[in-house]
Amino acid sequence: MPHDHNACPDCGLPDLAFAVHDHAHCAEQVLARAEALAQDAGARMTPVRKRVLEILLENHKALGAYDVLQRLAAEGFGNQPPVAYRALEFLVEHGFAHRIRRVNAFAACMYPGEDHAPVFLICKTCDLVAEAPAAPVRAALDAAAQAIGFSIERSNIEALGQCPACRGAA
Amino acid sequence: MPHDHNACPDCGLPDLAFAVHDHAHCAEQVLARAEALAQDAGARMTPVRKRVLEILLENHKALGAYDVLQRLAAEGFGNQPPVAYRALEFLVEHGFAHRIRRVNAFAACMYPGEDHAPVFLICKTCDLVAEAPAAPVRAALDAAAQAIGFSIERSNIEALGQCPACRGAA
DNA sequence: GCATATGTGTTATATTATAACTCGTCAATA
DNA sequence: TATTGACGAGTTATAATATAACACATATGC
Repeated sequence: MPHDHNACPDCGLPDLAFAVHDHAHCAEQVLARAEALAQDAGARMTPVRKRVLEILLENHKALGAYDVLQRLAAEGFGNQPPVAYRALEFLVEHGFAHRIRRVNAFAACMYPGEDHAPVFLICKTCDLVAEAPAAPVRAALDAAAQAIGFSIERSNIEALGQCPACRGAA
Repeated sequence: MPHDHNACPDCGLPDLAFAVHDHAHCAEQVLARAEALAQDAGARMTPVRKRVLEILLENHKALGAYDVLQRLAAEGFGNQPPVAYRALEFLVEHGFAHRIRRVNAFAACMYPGEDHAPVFLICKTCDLVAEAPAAPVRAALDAAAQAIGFSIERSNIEALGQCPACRGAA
């Protein structure tokens, strides 16, 4: 039985992105899982790719491709857009990162390998992004599609608003 | 009581975008409704704005800002990006059009004035976009957000796939 | 009629994303 | 071991999407 998607896989914290937690620890766990999964899949987690995932994992924010690129360039990797885009594309294809279309940005997947299709809650104040449990939402979406005979291949469900902390501060 | 969101407001056809229907008629109705609503709201449906809505209403596809711009320019309106973007922004703000982020494009709203937050089903084969009934999906999304204390301000729910007709053809 | 707000058009530029080619590395193989 | 072929990374160049800022006209409210 898969564990609760709304909790940290390791420490069990709820609403991972927005809750205070030992982030270094959480990032480390996710990175390790991603590397193991890549290995299993015969995909090569090269230095750039790993570094990009690490960058995304540094916090729970969504970063634009050019933000990532800037970091890479500063660290001696290539400094042209394709370098960042290709690594990000690899991560997304393998489920190690998500593309958040609302903000033209990318965020590390917190539950790699769990074959989920999450909804994203994006705090407009602090920019943090949470992957919320999506099963009921997906079910409703599938039902709506099925009702008119539409077959869904990929979908994105994204919400902009305020996280608990920022709402409290306001 | 509001009528069924999944049916043409006028002719009652289900799954408007994908169903065969008298589109000229459907477009005309929607345009008329939008103009009346703009009037009520004290918003000015100027020639460019009206024309852009007409262009979007010519079919049920999502059009990029530059596609719209090209049409406008050919008809003697301005030919610089802001002309299109501003008209589109106006239409979106007033609920006469929707922005479909997945494809960086805009589509006419088929149910203006009904205060809905629809789900978009985008056929990757024929490019048609349907606004599906969203209430259950929104409810599930709200529940997911509420569970972690996140307050949603705006959200987008978009799915890419195949419409009944294109699936039948394949 | 006058002042103001709003809308249109313009120039210029920012931001996001991809095409196409080159080179190096590594692994499988002859 | 030398060869080849796949893949990845780097580059140049350009495409596609979007906005800032200003000039001018026109509509609206007084």
